[in-house]
Amino acid sequence: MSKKDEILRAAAYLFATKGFKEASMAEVAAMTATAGSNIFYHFKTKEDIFLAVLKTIKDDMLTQMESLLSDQQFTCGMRMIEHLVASYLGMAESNPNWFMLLHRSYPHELAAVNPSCRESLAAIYEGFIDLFERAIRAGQEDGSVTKGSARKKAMVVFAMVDGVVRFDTHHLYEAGALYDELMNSCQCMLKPSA
Amino acid sequence: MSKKDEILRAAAYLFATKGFKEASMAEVAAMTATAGSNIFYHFKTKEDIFLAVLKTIKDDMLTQMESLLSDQQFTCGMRMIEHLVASYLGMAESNPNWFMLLHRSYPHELAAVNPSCRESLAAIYEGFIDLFERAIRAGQEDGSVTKGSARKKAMVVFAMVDGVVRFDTHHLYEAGALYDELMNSCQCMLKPSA
DNA sequence: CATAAAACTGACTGATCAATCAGTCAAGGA
DNA sequence: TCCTTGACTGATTGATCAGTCAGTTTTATG
Repeated sequence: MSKKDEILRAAAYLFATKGFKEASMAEVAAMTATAGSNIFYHFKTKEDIFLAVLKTIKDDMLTQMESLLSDQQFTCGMRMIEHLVASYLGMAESNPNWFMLLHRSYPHELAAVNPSCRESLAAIYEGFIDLFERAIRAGQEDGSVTKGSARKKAMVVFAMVDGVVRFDTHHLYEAGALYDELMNSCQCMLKPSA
Repeated sequence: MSKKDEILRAAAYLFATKGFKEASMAEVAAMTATAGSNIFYHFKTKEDIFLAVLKTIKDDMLTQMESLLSDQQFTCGMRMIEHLVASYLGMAESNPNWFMLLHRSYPHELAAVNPSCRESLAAIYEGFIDLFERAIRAGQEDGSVTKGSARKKAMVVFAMVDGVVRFDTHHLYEAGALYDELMNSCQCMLKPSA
């Protein structure tokens, strides 16, 4: 792995666990066993590093998202949705730093003034919501999901699932303990009303 | 209003809109038309100000929460839940700074090492979740809500509602536009399955 | 009015940290 | 061997900012 990638990895970890302002370049330098000044040979500014980190997270997430619905067959749309919810929780468990970073305010505030940041963030959120929306539409066609705006339903489901993940991020409650309840709620709110 | 309260108000605004590290005491001083040093006559450290801010928010929130279920009669538990969801959205709309502050990572990270912060945060979250839990229990008794762990159901509902509020905070989507869908999802996931 | 306490101020300090820069070092090609 | 180029470094700078302190002003009280 190149030094540049090492720096990115270290910065990703520190930005996620400590926050943008709280993480110092000196720490990144220490973690990568390099001089602080070398970081600015590879990157122009601290913010540039953050943008690069966010972009790699976005790329990695999109790659994982792609395989979520394409890898297998589903008996109906509802099964797709269950799979997505489980996958989201799984992704959050195996990549906690991604979600710690996304659950911080900094990226959202930077997005308001920085197009590159805005694009990465939007791609991630739209990616997930699109997945849920696709699954809901499929379910509406095969009759396993109730009618209504698929987009809005997708957003509410996403809000719920991400809300539970956030309980984990903020150490309020273990997400796994809510798994069954979450999945059940998801089914109830989407299934046709008998 | 005393200078001390003015400082608290200004700090509350800045901590909410900019974040703890990003808000400087010089700004607080400017907003309250006082010298920077005077702030440290009223408070020992910046962190103390944050704790005081969080405590007043907690107190104000708990006061509002108390009146939520006691002010009126409900025909059934499900109506209570609907009322709580609507009230939560209303509270977020009329006090956006409260939720901006709570949706930041800083308070949760400080809570890990500071008992006062931990108490305030826990009181707020437990307060809300207790309200939902009470409503769900009431609904389970009168038959308007399905059986199962009231606590877990309350947490999932809270995660969903707060997740939607967060869309607002982070400028991802207007919460009001999801109101109907949110309320409907809430009803579907809690009502007995026919 | 006198006086003490409370409120407030301006100048300063020490620490932190992103960013710069002039220069060193190592690898590879001619 | 020399030279070029990219990777890397140490020393430094300038800005920011929480917090201090010695001293002044305001307010309340007897």
